[in-house]
Amino acid sequence: MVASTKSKRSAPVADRRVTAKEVAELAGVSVSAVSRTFTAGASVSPETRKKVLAATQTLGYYPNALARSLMTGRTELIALISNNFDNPLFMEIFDLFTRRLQQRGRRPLLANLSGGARTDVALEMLLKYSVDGVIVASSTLPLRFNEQCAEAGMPVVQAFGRPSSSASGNIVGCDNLQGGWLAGEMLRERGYRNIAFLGGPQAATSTEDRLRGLRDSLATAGLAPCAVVYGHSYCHEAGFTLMKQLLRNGGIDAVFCGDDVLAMGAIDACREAGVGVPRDLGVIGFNNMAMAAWPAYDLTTIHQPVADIIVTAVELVLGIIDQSAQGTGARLFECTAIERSTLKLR
Amino acid sequence: MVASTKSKRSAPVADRRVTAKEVAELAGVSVSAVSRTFTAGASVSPETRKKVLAATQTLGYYPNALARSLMTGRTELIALISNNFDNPLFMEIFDLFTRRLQQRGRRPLLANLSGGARTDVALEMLLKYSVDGVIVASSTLPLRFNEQCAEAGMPVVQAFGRPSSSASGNIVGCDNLQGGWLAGEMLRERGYRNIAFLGGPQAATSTEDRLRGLRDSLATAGLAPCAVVYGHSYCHEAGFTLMKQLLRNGGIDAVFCGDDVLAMGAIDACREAGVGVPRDLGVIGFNNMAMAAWPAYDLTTIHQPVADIIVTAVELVLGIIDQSAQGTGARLFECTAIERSTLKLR
DNA sequence: TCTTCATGTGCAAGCGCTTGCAAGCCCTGC
DNA sequence: GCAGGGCTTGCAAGCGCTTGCACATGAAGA
Repeated sequence: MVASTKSKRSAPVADRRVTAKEVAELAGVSVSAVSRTFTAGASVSPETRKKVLAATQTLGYYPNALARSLMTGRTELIALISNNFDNPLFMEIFDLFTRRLQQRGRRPLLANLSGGARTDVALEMLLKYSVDGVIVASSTLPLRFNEQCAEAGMPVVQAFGRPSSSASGNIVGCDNLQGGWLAGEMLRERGYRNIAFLGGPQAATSTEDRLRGLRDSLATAGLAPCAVVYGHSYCHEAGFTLMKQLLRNGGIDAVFCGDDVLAMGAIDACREAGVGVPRDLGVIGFNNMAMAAWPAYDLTTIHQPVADIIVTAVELVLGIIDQSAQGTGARLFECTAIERSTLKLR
Repeated sequence: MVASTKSKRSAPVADRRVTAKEVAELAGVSVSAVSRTFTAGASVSPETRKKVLAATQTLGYYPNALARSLMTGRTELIALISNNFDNPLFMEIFDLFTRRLQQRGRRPLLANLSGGARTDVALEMLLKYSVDGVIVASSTLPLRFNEQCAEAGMPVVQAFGRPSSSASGNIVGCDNLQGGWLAGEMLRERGYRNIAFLGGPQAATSTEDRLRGLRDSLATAGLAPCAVVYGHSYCHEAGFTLMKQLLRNGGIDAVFCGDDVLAMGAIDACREAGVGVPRDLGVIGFNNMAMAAWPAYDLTTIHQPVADIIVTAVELVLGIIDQSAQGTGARLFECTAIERSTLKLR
């Protein structure tokens, strides 16, 4: 039995947590020694360490991360900011992000900026909690947010962003221009001539670049998109509605959708209208999310290397935090074509 | 210009953050006064508050949440634990959870327990960071985890769990028994007699209860499921594979899937096998996730009130934290039937 | 034997905030 | 005019940890 050191005030945190002081007493050393056993690279003799570890075991001690952070200025907290909680792709992103962070001994703090949540409130919370770094996973969030983080001294990297858009920005993403171009090439090769672009939000840099890539590709054959429409977000309903509109207007033989979910909406609209895919209309998506492979759609699409992007973004922000990596730079991954069954063969 | 108080050591945290002391000096009051202006219910005169707020403005001050937590024993951090990052339903769950938390001035800390991540590591991180409460969103996580949280003095509520399973547990979920029963009733009413159950992991209480509900319903007509199969997880691939197996064995006229994603996999397997839904086979799902309404599936399903569950879980854990709510109790929501097109009409 | 030096350890001063306590102030009631 | 009481306010003592510094120790070199 250990004599319990009663605090004057009533226990604030649940069930009176064990402190370094108590461990030190039991181990017969100073609190410094306890602290040093738990800080990598600190100078402790093997015997001391052993005694401390033993006391830690019997008492069930674990260091208080808050108190430590107060001294070190490091919280090991990395914020993930997004406003795209309705796209299934984000399931994959969250999974990869949280796992990688755990693997590197960091903790993910979430901020949901969808549906008109105020960015300044989110920013303040990041500041208050002294997160070590920020990852913004979105191509539709105002750049101002990134800048504000940077101004406040928080390392920030944007995943799924566009390189040139922010002067001070660290960007990791895929080459949307190349991806759009790839889609254009596939469509041209297969003999499609009247190609429509069905994009996400017009303001999203991803949408913009994918369209530009498509344009560049078509231009080499003296072509241009015969219709360009934008959705309010990357969602099924937008794809569905926009496709119906395109079908009403007529005159197209293929559509490049700026996102797989949009493409699925588009395919559903075709089915409803009795338009065969790819018999009457070719459809190609973007992202290659898990659902794209489901037989109900079996969608031909452009693969965006999400895993590479997330891992790189995490490593980059961690690198900036311990100064081993320089800030400011872009890292773009190539997109690849995934052939399935929504485009006719050559 | 404000005279900058240089610290002896080099700035630990990014860019020398403004402290309460500096604000106090500028405002001509004590640090206590500035602290009190930022703590609800503390005694400060309007004039003092005004002076402090003004100084706060010009200096760009925001309180350090870490330091505050160290004193108060509260972090305003709520952990969300899950191991189902591959089910689109969790998109909705994350969205609802993070928004509700933000709305209530709390911060979401994530722990991903999928793919064999160790629960004890996760537990220790929750402890280290002194989270105020924990929400476990899963019906496939070992109960031991909940117990350990509780033992460590962390309020924990399980969302999507089963009431009786843990003696000490706070559970919020849907009535899976009633949901399963409802599915059974619908199937019986429509004249289905040879009904298979296609579930998720056998160990998941949700799967177990939905099956039991089905059994109870069928039993009232002297029936029983003619086949019961389980998937390794709630994923499309499992539904697809299991359905193919069921079709091979033959002899069924309807299948109740323990999850919409499973149902979609099942439908895709039917399509591939040339089995018409609902012409040759009735399919009913569970959850009513957004995708279930997409025309490609247009899935008849049992609606689980996810929003109610999440909001209630959050409120419950917050209630327990400030002692206004009693621990130990279950709150179950009713499921409702959503009629679409994968079951024949009566 | 006496320095010299590397290594380990404890002391004590914080990190930036909260809060019990006591003192100060002003207002009211008699 | 004065006691009593309510509001504010500052002081100072922490919260649980890290870390610079000084000192003790023992090994090694002269």
